[in-house]
Amino acid sequence: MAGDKGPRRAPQEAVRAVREDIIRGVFAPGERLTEDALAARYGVSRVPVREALRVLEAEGFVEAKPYVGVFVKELSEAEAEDLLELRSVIEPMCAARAARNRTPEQLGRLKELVNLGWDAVREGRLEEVPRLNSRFHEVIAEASGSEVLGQMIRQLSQKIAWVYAVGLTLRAEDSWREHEEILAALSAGDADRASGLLGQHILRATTAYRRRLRPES
Amino acid sequence: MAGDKGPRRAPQEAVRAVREDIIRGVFAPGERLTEDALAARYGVSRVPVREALRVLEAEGFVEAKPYVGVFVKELSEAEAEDLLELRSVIEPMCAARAARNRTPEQLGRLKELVNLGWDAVREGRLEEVPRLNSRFHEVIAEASGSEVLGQMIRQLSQKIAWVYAVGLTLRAEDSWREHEEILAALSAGDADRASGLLGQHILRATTAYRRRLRPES
DNA sequence: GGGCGAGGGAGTGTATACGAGAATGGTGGC
DNA sequence: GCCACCATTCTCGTATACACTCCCTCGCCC
Repeated sequence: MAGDKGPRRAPQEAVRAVREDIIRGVFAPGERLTEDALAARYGVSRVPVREALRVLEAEGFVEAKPYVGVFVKELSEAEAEDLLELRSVIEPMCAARAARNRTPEQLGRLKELVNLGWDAVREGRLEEVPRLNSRFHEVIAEASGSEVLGQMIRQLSQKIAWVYAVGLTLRAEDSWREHEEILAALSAGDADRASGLLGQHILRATTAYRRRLRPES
Repeated sequence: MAGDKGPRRAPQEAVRAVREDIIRGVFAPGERLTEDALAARYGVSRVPVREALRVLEAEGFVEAKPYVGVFVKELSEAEAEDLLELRSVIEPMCAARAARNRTPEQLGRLKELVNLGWDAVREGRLEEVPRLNSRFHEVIAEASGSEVLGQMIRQLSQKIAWVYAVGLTLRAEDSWREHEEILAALSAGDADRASGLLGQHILRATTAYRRRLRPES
């Protein structure tokens, strides 16, 4: 339910590690990932690596060509738009439920993330922002109490973090101010307000993203 | 890019096979799936089976407990509702794009699916309906031209087929009549109409599903 | 000199083998 | 008769080894 605290297997770790590295840009889009290299990098055999790569393929981060290898996917601008639009309809739905179902522990984690986010922005550690951003939205998804919604948002959120990380992170200050307001609404249990704020939040993020891509418009 | 016609590996085949079997009810919710049994069933080693199970876990069809095994997930009524609600917002978005981007080849496949669906309904082969239903919506997702949307809808659609298949399939006649109308709108390239029809379609499906669960309401 | 085909190297795909952990049954004690 | 503890057994988790495919290069022929 919350964080799987159980004994994690190597593949699960590998999935997290490789995904993080893809999002952080360690592995560039289009780059080929060889199983041997990854196995050596994480100190395990090829078998767990293969399983991890299959999961990442299912999640849409890499593409596997039979007998050739796996390649980091290249996100087109259109796909980035789709991700943002998709999130813009799913997240408000999610926020409304989170306002009703969130636990105090989850509120605590959100508060911590908001603090971490502010610190990162203030101190100029912009490379950490996409990850924190992603986690903020993931916790909201978790707080909705719906496993299905949570899984969807989780994947979306990670990919969006990737999209943003490919470029630079701007709009960071405004974004975390908005996160703070959302947290307040969730804390108060105000479903309508939480849903509305999240809708605006996503809309602004989308607009900012578009402006970055096409500054002339 | 439509159907991967290339040389499929065993894991990919296994994913399809196991998922189909889960949806068809061959493997009941909560049932334990042992790797050996699946390996024997499909005539391969445990390695491809493991990879397939990891993918299915990522897709949310099974749950894996370390050193214990994988179990078919049990869909709660709330999760079924979430799936339907999720689809109700995503599909219309998808249909609007499909009306603009669909190719003649895709229209042909949709037409074929509508025919197959009608036949199945008329001849009482209701066990085939969820699968055809699922594929109809998957082709629409593909026709939208967005890989991201396609992947999302694909997963959603398969899970919804599962939800429906757990009980019986009713509303089949109306459903396929509506599919026919949607096809007409797509064929005409009318985005608004396609989007609206698909919204109604999902709404009715949701209502029917709820009525089946709580006949008294 | 250019095009074509065979051979070698690299890397994936799969099977087999062995070690680790958990569920289960039996046995002893209370 | 019931409960706790231990050994057995079943299954998963991982490593190692081998077969198959693809790609690139070198040599041959036109």
